[in-house]
Amino acid sequence: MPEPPTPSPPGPPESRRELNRRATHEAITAAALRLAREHGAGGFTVDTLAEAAGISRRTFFNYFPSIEAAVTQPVEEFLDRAFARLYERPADEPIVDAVLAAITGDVGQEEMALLCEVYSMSADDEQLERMQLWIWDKAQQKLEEGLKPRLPADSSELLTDALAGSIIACAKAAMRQASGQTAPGQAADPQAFHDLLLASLDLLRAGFNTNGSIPHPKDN
Amino acid sequence: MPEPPTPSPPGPPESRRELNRRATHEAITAAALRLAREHGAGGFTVDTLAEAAGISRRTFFNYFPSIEAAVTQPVEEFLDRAFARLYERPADEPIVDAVLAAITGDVGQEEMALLCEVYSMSADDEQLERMQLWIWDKAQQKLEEGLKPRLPADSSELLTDALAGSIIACAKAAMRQASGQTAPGQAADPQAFHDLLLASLDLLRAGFNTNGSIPHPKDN
DNA sequence: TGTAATTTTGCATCCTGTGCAAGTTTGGCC
DNA sequence: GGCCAAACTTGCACAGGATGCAAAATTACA
Repeated sequence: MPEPPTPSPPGPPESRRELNRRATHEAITAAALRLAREHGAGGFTVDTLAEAAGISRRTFFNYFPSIEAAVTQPVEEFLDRAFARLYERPADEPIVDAVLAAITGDVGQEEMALLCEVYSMSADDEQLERMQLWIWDKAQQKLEEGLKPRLPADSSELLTDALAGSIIACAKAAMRQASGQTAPGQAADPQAFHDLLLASLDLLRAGFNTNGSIPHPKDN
Repeated sequence: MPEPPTPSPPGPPESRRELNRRATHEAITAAALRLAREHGAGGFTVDTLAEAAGISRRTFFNYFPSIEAAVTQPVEEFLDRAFARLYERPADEPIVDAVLAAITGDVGQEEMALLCEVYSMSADDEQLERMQLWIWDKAQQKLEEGLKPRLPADSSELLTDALAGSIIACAKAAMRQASGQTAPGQAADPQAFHDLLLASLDLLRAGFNTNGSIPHPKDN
């Protein structure tokens, strides 16, 4: 029943099972995205989605625990890839540079647009918003792990935690700005996201100041 | 039917309606907390909770949209108070100091213990975890508003966003450490939380470095 | 005391999410 | 090919979440 997915990336030859699995998986995410665009993330039921994807309601739940999980799937995948890439960066690279490179590594135009779109969808749907917060939080935990080998061995948990959280906060801020700027119709620009992320990480690295301390009202 | 709440703080004399409302509200949160302690946050149904609070299932949903919302109510209230207090701090106080004072302002021993307890409960319950992430995110939005008057007028949204997010990340890190340290039975200490928060905010203010830049693996 | 506003409650209804068992497809082996 | 086992899909059942609605109870106030 399921059509084989269009791009078959290199690697070990996939069995028919893996092929089918990937195909339904993509059918679901595609249908979920389409329906979310049409009716909002909370504007349709699992039955509708299952029918649109050509599977049974029960099968949907074999793949995803909720509609939101299906809609945010691209975000999760992106963040997984991004922070996995951290381990491929040279060990002596400064943390901020490594993170920047890892996150903005291989983001294409369409993926960037998709990420922004899903990000901004959460404005209209609380469930989706919470899901996305959760995904970013999971990413933060991955980042903490990835950061440990790059921090002095005697670093406190507090530092690791606060630093990872701050970096994630910068990434979210950059994503949010990119989403906001994308709304007016112009194509989402990976370069713009890269620049925003770089800018926010620079702010972080400087302790959010340009002249000695976090800006006071009177400081300039 | 509902008992009047124990402490009736000063202010305009409450009508019977307001009194009853407060009473059932507290009855619900108290029952929710008790049940969450006994069975975990996801370990009981709304029917059980409603019965324990002495109300009907339907009435519960007039007060809270979910069990998690009832359990995390103290956290939400705390963060609301905390960031509202930001507006009472002197306008020329450095941001970090103002935030520190606002958050650790009037936290009592019991409240601190409660916050830590709820925080650590989310380890066993995904719904509760997402709820709490959402509450902290709402707090971040409040913080952004409170930050604006304290930042140069020409500050970018990116800066406001990234700074607020980083501060929240520090607060969460401090809360997490406090929760972790509290587990071993010793009473939760507001002072310890204050110190943790101060430490993390100092790290943030210093751009997470002690000697010039975010620490490299070889830097010490 | 009577009337209007507010709250509680039960009921109906739709939807989510999961266990289970029967059916179907795929992989591997003779 | 034919056959068995593993994996996957599907329908069904069921507990529970969440909301609208209208009747009943409570409270406010003139």
